[in-house]
Amino acid sequence: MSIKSLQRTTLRDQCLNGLRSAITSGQLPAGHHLVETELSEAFGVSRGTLREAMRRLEQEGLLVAGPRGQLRVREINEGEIGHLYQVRAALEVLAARSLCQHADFPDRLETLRECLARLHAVEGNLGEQIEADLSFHRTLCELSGNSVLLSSWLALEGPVRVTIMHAGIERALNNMSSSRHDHLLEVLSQRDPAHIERVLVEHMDEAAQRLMQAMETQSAG
Amino acid sequence: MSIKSLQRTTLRDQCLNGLRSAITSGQLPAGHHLVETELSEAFGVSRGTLREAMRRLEQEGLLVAGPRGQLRVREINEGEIGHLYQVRAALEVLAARSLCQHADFPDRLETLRECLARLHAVEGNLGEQIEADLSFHRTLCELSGNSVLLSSWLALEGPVRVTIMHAGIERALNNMSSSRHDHLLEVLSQRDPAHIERVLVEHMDEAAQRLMQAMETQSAG
DNA sequence: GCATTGTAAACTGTTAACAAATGCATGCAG
DNA sequence: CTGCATGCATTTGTTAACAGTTTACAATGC
Repeated sequence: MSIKSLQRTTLRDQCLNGLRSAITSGQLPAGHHLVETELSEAFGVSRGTLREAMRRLEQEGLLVAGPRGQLRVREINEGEIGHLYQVRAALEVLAARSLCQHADFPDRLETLRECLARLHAVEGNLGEQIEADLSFHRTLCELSGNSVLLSSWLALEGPVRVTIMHAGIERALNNMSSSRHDHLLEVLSQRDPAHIERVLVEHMDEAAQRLMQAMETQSAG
Repeated sequence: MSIKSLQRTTLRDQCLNGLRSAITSGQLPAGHHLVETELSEAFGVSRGTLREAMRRLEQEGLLVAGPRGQLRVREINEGEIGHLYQVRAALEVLAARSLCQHADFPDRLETLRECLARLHAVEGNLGEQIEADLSFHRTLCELSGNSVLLSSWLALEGPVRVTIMHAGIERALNNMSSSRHDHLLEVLSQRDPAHIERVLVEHMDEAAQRLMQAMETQSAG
């Protein structure tokens, strides 16, 4: 019999995860004012516990503080989308570069191939496709072996998810086609840093462009 | 008579700043266990207020949580120093690239020149030199106009400061000579992205190497 | 009507107290 | 002396309550 080390989960962390998924799933729309008393009651915890969770989300960039400390769900404007994806590109290029330098490059590439397979498998399922896409890119950062790089990327994941929700899932999905990622992995497997950089930057630029266009047509309609 | 809108400062933010400077100044050594009751008493605030500040420092990467939620000042090992400076390099390269694309490039360069002048002015003063060095690089990110880039860089600033303190101020100062930054700015002024990238990456690699050596000799001695 | 002043409701900032868990020390039995 | 159990001290998790501020709205006076 296998004894799983059972994890003690604090209420604070449960609030954190609950709130995060509520925000990144669009359940709490951008700009929405989070009232502590409402939320603490909804989660069934005290305000103090909830506030600690909110402080973290604030720093994660999912919440922004108003004049009197009121926290609202962050709104992402077009300019920030561009910035966001430029930084993502820079980080993932570094990840890819680092990956190339590892002795067991082929093994690590194999892990990425599995992520890609999953992306293929869930094609069409809205929610799953987002997860698989982000998972692919997150795995790239993990495989780099650079822990600082990974945590920097993770700090971007929240805002990225908010952007996707804000721009509309259907539109965002265009960025997550498995074919685009097939290309990415193919280039990656050539282990040519300069080439990878070019393609990755292009990949991110395209993604940002589409998301920005989605938001334009949204506000226009 | 002029009435200035007076700024309200919360105890939480004061704790945050106080704790952060205590850590980054080395007053609280790496690995030190922070006891909530001690600190709250020292600051003269309640535990709840202090805890909110600590949650932010935790996410800033200045504190790490132990098994039972005990928070300790983060210890940075050699490997992480390398990772840290690789990510810094990637971000600052992006900043420099963005800078080059701005129409008012010369104006922004001038701001950087002022930062450099300050670095020259405080040469020899330990504490001031660290501030001036970080200020130079931070300004580079600000001038990029990319807010996401800036906040990613700021998330790295804490750990960088801890590293500097951990490696020893005197050793770290070798990285902050004004001459090295003279060179950086000179290359920057040529507005050649590829060249800048090469020099910036080299700049960061050297810095990381020295800090890592400093830690080696430290642990050996 | 319009401006000003009370007034109440809604929230956040902050605190103090209670509960649970962990680690340590004391003391006892073998 | 070893091993173990018990109780105590320490520390974090969590809660409820209090205090101060802002906002909206009604009341008052001109």
